[in-house]
Amino acid sequence: MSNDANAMRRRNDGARRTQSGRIDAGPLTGYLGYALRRAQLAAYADFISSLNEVAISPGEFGVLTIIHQNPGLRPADVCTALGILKPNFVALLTSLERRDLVERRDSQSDRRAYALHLTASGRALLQRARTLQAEHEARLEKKIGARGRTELLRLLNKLADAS
Amino acid sequence: MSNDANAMRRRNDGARRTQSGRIDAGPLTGYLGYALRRAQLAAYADFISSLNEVAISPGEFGVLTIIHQNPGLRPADVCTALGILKPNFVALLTSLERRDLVERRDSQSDRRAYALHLTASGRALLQRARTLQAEHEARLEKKIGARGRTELLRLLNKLADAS
DNA sequence: TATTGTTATACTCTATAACTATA
DNA sequence: TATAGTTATAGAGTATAACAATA
Repeated sequence: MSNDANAMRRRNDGARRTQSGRIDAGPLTGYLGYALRRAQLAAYADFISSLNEVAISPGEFGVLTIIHQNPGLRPADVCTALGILKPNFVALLTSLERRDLVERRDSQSDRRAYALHLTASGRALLQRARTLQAEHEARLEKKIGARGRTELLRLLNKLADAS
Repeated sequence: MSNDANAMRRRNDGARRTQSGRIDAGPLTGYLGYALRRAQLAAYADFISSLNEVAISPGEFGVLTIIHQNPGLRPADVCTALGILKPNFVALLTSLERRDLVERRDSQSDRRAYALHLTASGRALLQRARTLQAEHEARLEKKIGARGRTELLRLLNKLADAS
């Protein structure tokens, strides 16, 4: 009898589930980490397609924004602010400089360091990127409402900040 | 005069900002995408350290969970459910099988496919992993409250679902 | 001694093309 | 023809060690 039960269970090998199309995610959908990952992937995908015209990644957008907000910032400071490791920032910065969006000026106060500034075309591109970002943001807000967005931002920042 | 202004601006090259320690993130903190990424990284870091004892990554936890919930599932179904690409699932599954957590049985209904099942030790490990996950979840909930967690889950799932 | 920018390197994730054996 | 599992491969993203110049 136990043998029959095992045999039946063994025969239920998932082929039928494929046709039915429904797979039970179990408790997964109730976990914050899983929900955060899915929402973040969806948001990033929308961001990337939204900013396709300016060909700026989320990371590059962050770098341009923070340099625009703090002209003269050094690479090490950008890395600290955005959680980028210094070795990984070199290629990113070089790419932005090659595209004539960012400029490395010599620092007056520390001959080891650079002072980062947006170029004129860097500022122009950032302005356009911000417009596209606002459209992206509006698309997300449409899904959860203005109040939902405010509440979501509050909760996310609480999660991210401090231990 | 314009020259003097430019010279002064150029001298403000960021060295002072380093000592002050404060860097203006600008509008970044008000963007959903930025907040989502920071929260997700924080949550994943906590998850990984929480499940250090069982040495299970978030992705592996999802795979074990979904196989446990749908015994006999085929790899292709797991991939569809979790958004994993089939070629990337091969190594992940092989690793779980080498650790004797998952078993690939031959499918009765389709000789191309496998029927995936947790082994006894796979089930035992998943049980322990769930306990650790619950502790992790509680740690996150402590930051935003029980009601905050419920609301956050609701908003995140709304963001992730459908267009 | 410590820090800045850098190179080299490696490991994980993710993505695409193409093969084989079945369906 | 299409699909399941697989291989090979390539590209991002992220991580550490170590170096020269400078503080």
